[in-house]
Amino acid sequence: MATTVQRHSPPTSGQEAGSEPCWPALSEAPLRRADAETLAGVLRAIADPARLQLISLIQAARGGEACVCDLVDPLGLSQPTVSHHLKVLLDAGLVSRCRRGSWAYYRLVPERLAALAQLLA
Amino acid sequence: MATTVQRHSPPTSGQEAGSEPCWPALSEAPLRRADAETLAGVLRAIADPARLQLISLIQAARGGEACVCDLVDPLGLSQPTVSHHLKVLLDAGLVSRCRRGSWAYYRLVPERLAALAQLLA
DNA sequence: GTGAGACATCGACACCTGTCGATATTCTCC
DNA sequence: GGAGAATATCGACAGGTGTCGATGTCTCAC
Repeated sequence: MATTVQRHSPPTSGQEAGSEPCWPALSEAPLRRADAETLAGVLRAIADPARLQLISLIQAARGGEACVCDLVDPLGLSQPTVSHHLKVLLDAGLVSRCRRGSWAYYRLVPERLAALAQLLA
Repeated sequence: MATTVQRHSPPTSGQEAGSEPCWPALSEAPLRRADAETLAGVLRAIADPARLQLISLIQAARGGEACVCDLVDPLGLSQPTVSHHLKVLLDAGLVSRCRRGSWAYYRLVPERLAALAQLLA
């Protein structure tokens, strides 16, 4: 397959989705199906034991960030599986990634978690 | 099959699980696997578009309660499916059920939702 | 450039979950 | 007690998801 060159993009600043701090409030009466799907998508991202542990581990890490190799052992899962879970959290906008050299450092996006919390309150 | 008599219990007051208002905080460092599983179980209950809509509909209903027949049409799902989703919410302790006559009225358990919200904050 | 290490992606598999129609259960009312 | 209505349960099916080993893609050090 013709491998396109695909130059590495500059260290991503993370949160592309930072412009939408909150979702339609759960208390605002008849939640539309489309909104419910969006919300459920984000909630499903944290509704997994491994990913909850990842969030906990990242938050507890010094500097508030952790690389994959720091997370594999505490989770007791294989490296590909941990990468997979981190990607799910990344796609949901709950964590941000920052490559430094060979390492990929992940940190939480607190606004995103706060928005989720506010939604349930 | 020998149908045991199974007399109907008095109208359940709901929240058997009311004695445990909150879970291990997500911010309290290394979340144990067992705790993560418990948490994920509750989160998975609300990480579904149909169930989010159910919560929204019940909250918006007059009196803060709704019976199944009020929920089937707005959701656009079959009655068995709606019953299934309500059971999931019930098992997670997020709603309570109260039978009056042939009708089953569901209402939210706000403390449970608040505890979830606090956990993410 | 070459080798080694960190991470991402792929393909495959088992298991879970949402959905439905059919049916059972439980109540009310005559 | 028998008919009818509201709800719960059952069995089956399709689609989604977590997990792994194997492999690809970068980056750094020499």
